[in-house]
Amino acid sequence: MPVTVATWNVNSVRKRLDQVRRFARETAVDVLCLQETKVTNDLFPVEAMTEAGFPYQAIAGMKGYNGVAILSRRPLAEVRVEPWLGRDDCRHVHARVAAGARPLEVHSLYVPAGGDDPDPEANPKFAHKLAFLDALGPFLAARAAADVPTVVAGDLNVAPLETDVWSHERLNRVITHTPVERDKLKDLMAAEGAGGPAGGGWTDALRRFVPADEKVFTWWSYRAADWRAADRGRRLDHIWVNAALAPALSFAAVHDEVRDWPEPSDHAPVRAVFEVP
DNA sequence: ATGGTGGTTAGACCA
Repeated sequence: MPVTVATWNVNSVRKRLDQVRRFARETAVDVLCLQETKVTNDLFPVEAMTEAGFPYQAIAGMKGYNGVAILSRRPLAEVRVEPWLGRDDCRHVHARVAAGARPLEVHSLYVPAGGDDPDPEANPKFAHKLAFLDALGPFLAARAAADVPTVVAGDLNVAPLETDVWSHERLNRVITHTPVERDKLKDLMAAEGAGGPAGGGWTDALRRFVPADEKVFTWWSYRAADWRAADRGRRLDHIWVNAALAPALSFAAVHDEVRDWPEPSDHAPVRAVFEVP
């Protein structure tokens, strides 16, 4: 049975209702992980998303900033919000999705952007980002090795490979592509705990279908007259799959056509398909 | 070297 999971930083779910509806209609996605919903739970557009085909919703939002959600056509269970670093700032929700013989664990994650100055001594936002990535380490390593088939999806705000940015040279000191962040993200992917590699680490779903020497992006700044012509993008949004689920991964792609829709988010959705038993 | 745009929300803050 195919199960489709997508991740999308919508930059305000209320401003993107039409786009979410259209994406749901055109891709028949089963589980949609959102980031930057920018709305408190009591004001979340529950009805609109139900009508879009997602009656099951796990939401964790706050006023004005951040906010994550998991929208699903299938029932959700064991919904949890992770208050990383004690901040409770609505960056991580996860749930179990009913799918085939056994449930799929799905995470919607929004890593701090980190501000502009790549010196963590001078820039507390970047220090927070690095601490956040460190804090995720043991949590993600445990899930990499778990028997539960698991997907980690979200805006990780890091472009780890040289081909994940439009210019590796020019972005070397630009936050999202600095060496320290790239190293931390690669460490998270390797999922090496104290006892060695945990379950072989995470599979980068998109890179199973796009060769590592080929550029691929999921975000393009609003500050470009013609984003596609300039194509100064970065791959900030990721879908990671643990070893228990990796054999079921059958497809992944970036829906960059969505960036061309009217009043778009600056991020495009990433979608992955699994053939679950 | 600088500013360019967008969302939230009412003057900045964040991306």
